[in-house]
Amino acid sequence: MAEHMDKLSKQLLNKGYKLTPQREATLRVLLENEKDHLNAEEVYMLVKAKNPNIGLATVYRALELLSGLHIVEKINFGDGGARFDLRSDDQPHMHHHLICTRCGKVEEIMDDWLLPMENRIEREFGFKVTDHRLDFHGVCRECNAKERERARKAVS
Amino acid sequence: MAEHMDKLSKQLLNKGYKLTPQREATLRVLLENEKDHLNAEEVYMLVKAKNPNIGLATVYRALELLSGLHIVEKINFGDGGARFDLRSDDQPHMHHHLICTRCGKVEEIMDDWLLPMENRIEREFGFKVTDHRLDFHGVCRECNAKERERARKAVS
DNA sequence: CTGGCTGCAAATGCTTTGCACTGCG
DNA sequence: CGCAGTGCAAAGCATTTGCAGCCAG
Repeated sequence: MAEHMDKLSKQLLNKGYKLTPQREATLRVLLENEKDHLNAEEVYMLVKAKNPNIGLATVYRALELLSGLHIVEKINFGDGGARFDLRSDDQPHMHHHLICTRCGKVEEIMDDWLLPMENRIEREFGFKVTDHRLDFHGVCRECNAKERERARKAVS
Repeated sequence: MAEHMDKLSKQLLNKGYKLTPQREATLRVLLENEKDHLNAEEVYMLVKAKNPNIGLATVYRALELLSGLHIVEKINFGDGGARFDLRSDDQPHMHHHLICTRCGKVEEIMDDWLLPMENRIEREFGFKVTDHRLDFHGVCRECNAKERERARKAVS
């Protein structure tokens, strides 16, 4: 984790940006909540808890900066309000999401299924893919179970 | 096209909504610009051209209604501002997009590659997929060509 | 002292809401 | 009448921008 933080800092520095306490705090929050798909407001709250003087605009600016450097990815599920994910560099692309339309939970799944598709797109359309984004909407295991439960009761 | 309009109207009526002139005009605009990924403002402009008294809010309300009925799909590329696509019912799911990061052009490509993946997700995660969304970001054929051209000149 | 970075407040831009009005059943 | 649907203006919300101040090099 600490090493991860180190590596991220260096990425910033290499591009000529300073690692300010605010940016470090923002990165740290993203790192500590890697699985949570935080939105800007949530990142702000968490950063503010450690660093009460920070302004919301600064968090936005940090997130935009990091997103431009492809250190975090900015995602947009249907709700207004973007969400931010740390982007681990052992994944060449974004990871994919299972979004439950019942309970709103977002699960992550892994990559690599799409590489053949990317090759095909390049061949057929002359389109050189640099990134992709794949989301599935549906009903998660838990909500499925609840649904079946409800159906069972309705019968009895 | 006219039959298509008919079918869409019936979908509205069947759900208990009226086919008002405003809603019809909105549908017609979407139908006539099926390939264009219009945003709300653009739909509004086009509807207003035929129907000058309509209000922006009404267009938003129509689009939201149609989107709720899955007659149109509301998509969100990275730019602020949702875009709207008519959803043809011979495609069970959304179609996919090739988004050029150079010129912003959006191409559509067809579906059906993902069905095996959906099956796998249901087996492995217990997640019943009802819909998916797949976008590729990259550089389109034209921008690729321009880029190569530029590189060639730089050498000479 | 210079330029990057910050906080604050104001501005922006898309979208939604409140409300009074209208027309159809 | 009752109620869905409408237009207009105002509100709402996430995000961006302007600007003065600050700090490291």
